[in-house]
Amino acid sequence: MSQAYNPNLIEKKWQNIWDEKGTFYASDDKSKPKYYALIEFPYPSGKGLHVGHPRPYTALDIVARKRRMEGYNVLFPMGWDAFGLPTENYAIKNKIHPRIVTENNVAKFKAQLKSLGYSFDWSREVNTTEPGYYKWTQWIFLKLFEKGLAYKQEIPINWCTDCKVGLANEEVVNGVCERCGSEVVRKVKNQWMLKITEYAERLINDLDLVDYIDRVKIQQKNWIGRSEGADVDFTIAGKDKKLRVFTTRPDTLFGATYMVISPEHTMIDEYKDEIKNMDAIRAYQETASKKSDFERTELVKEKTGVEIDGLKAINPVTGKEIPIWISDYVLMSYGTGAIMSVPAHDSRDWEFAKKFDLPIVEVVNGGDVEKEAFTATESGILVNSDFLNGLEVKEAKSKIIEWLQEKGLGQRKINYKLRDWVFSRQRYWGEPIPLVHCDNCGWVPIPDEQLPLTLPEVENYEPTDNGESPLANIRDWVETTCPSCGGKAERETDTMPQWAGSSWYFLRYIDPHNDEALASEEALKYWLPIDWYNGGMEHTTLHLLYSRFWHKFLYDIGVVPVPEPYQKRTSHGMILGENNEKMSKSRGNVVNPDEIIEDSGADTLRLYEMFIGDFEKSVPWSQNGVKGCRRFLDRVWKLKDIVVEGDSYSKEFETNMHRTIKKVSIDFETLKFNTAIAALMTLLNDFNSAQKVNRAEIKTFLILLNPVAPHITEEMWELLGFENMISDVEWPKWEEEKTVENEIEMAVQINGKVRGTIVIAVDADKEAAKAKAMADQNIMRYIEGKNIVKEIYVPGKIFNIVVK
RNA sequence: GCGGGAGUGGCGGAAUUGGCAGACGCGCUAGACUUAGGAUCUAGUGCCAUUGGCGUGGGGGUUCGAGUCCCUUCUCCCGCACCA
Repeated sequence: MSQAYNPNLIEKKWQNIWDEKGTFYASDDKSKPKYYALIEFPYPSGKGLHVGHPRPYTALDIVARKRRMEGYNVLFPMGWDAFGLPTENYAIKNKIHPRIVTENNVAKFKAQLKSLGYSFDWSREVNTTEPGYYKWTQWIFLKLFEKGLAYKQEIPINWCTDCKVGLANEEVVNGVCERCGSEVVRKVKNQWMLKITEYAERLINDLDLVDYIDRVKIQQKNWIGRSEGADVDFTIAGKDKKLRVFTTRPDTLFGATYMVISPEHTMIDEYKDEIKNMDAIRAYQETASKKSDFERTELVKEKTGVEIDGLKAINPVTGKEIPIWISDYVLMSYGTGAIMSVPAHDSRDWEFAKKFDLPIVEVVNGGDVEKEAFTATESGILVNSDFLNGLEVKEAKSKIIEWLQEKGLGQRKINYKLRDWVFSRQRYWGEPIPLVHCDNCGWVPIPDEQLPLTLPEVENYEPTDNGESPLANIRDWVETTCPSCGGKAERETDTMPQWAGSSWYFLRYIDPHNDEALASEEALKYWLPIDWYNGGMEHTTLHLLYSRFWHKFLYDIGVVPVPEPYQKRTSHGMILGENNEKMSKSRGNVVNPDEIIEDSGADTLRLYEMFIGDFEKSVPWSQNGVKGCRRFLDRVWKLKDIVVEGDSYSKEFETNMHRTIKKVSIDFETLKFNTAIAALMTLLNDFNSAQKVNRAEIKTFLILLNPVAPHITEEMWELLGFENMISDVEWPKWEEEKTVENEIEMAVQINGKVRGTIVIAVDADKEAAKAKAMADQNIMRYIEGKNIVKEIYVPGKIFNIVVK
């Protein structure tokens, strides 16, 4: 009897050996084919690693290990997305510098990741908060600025009236401040913006170049939200001024019976002297400022609004005067902040019209507009629309746009839901924005040789009372000279959002210690694009889109050689608590990976997280499931005791071996880790039933299991006296013809119900199958006295006899 | 509200993509070994019933055949731009 399986001992041993030998370092040997596998680098929170982290990490570790065995030069790096709000808040609360907090958290995370045995190339570790890294984040920002893609705009922030600080959306709970419970209002601030909308079209179109799972592509497309329509100008009665709207349904212009503008629309202040009910309007604006966009667009809630008394618009096609309302269901952030309302053909307008008793005029027939809005665009003919009458919606659209363009009243317009990226934060723990404001020269970038512009030391990380970033208080940092004219100037005190550093980190891994460039041209050329990027669905619309945007920009200015950063994108599901709820301290259902490793070993944890269920779906944790995986590894360990000689697969297991190699090889590529492991379990069960496994068989078995459970397989490899380390050997191949049995068991159905089975050659014809089936007593019983109406024989699959 | 996704035994899930539903694991039951078992091993395990019937959220449909396709409906989860 050999020694019992002791993961704690062997795991440390192999982790040290891999470290010392640099087993998993990406090589500089560029003659080999490369493979770049990437997972989203973590935010090193104070809570340490969560059991959710190892799920995607293990998955791509499996891919990376398999690729190395297949002869690729693999880059599988890791780093830290370490700027951010929680660290800053922790620092404020505990009076510790965020840099120190970050250092501690990173050390903890790193130790935890190492104990999981990942094959990361730790020599390429990056950290977004290190000046050597954010130098290049700032550099990219300056390039964006130089190309006119960064600009300043008035944008509302969440403002806590009591703490007097700007809050993240997450810190606003039910309209009040999470910390103090006081009222939160929207306060307008002048902020840096990035013109991601300029890339909207390409961000949609280039999805055709990449291999992302469908739901990621769909979600990105919908988030960008391209819609074709027209801008239409409505004259304000008795004024020169026009009120511009965007509509996707210009064809329904004859049905526009009133207009609605957003409560924040600038027109209100422009005409405040002529508006007779300013008090009511101010009150409405006040209420609206307390609501989020999300609350405002909820369809279920009762529509609210106030008619502007004293201003009317003129419908450009009917020439009629129509009222102008303000309502919070119209958002300043989409389109022009104003709409033409066609209650007959838009459900939100319809509800609003019903509530305030506004006229509903049908202009497309096909529904009953008294009962509900008729919104179909595929059917229906224009009515009550003068020169559009009798046309279909599509034709009417083109015709009205032509007409508008001729008369100078409007034009074709493509609009996006996507908004430009608010890039300013009034915070300390982020990259300083490397711009200087000079009264003479305006905004001036600091020269490249002054990068990185490092964060100055401050006493206090709280934002100032007027909502400025804490940097605003460091006068000797803020006050500087203008790089352009040499006059007095002030630094920008806003910092960048956390998204900045994570928008290009995958490029830095390629050449992490380069001082001359974010990475060398040669290295970028070799390693890009990333072959496989896995991350959470929750990053689909923000991080993934932001980083594609930055990458495309870098492509445009010739820094990177490919237009898309990620060739393939997949996504994992969340790991929930045993009670099927999101893991959180307050719910008391958090599982600490350290404890699992301590009790059962990293291999068990890795195996369990891959076996736990469908990789792409969320799944509850199960302590019993962990136990089952540990039992499997115990049985794998004991396999050593039944090894027999043999340098090729035995007859008994040959098909089995080839099939398992095929199944595992394919499943590892298609996110079906659970079924790959199930296949290995089945194979192990077969060895155990036979009470033997030969050296060739166990060798293959160990290699197949290695990417999932690298430590136990290295140890057994060594104990069994196979040459080299298992990490260095070649991935096994299967022979297709050896994966198929020549005889199979086939179900025979009578009227679609299984009534018996026959054993038959895979390629047998119908006659042979029928002869076998007719020899079966049970089948005969169901046929006797009936007429055979039809026989369906699908070779290798099914034989169905229809009787009457 | 808008956008995306998911519903299969007691539980996690499998099903060559229209061909024997429930692989594999957990749990449970019985037995063996044991002073003991929250260890290990062996056998059984979708539900109901006596041949047989019913079963993939509900209802309807297409088909020789539906978890898979179509229509309809219900429920749950994720994201919504300053959490990362």
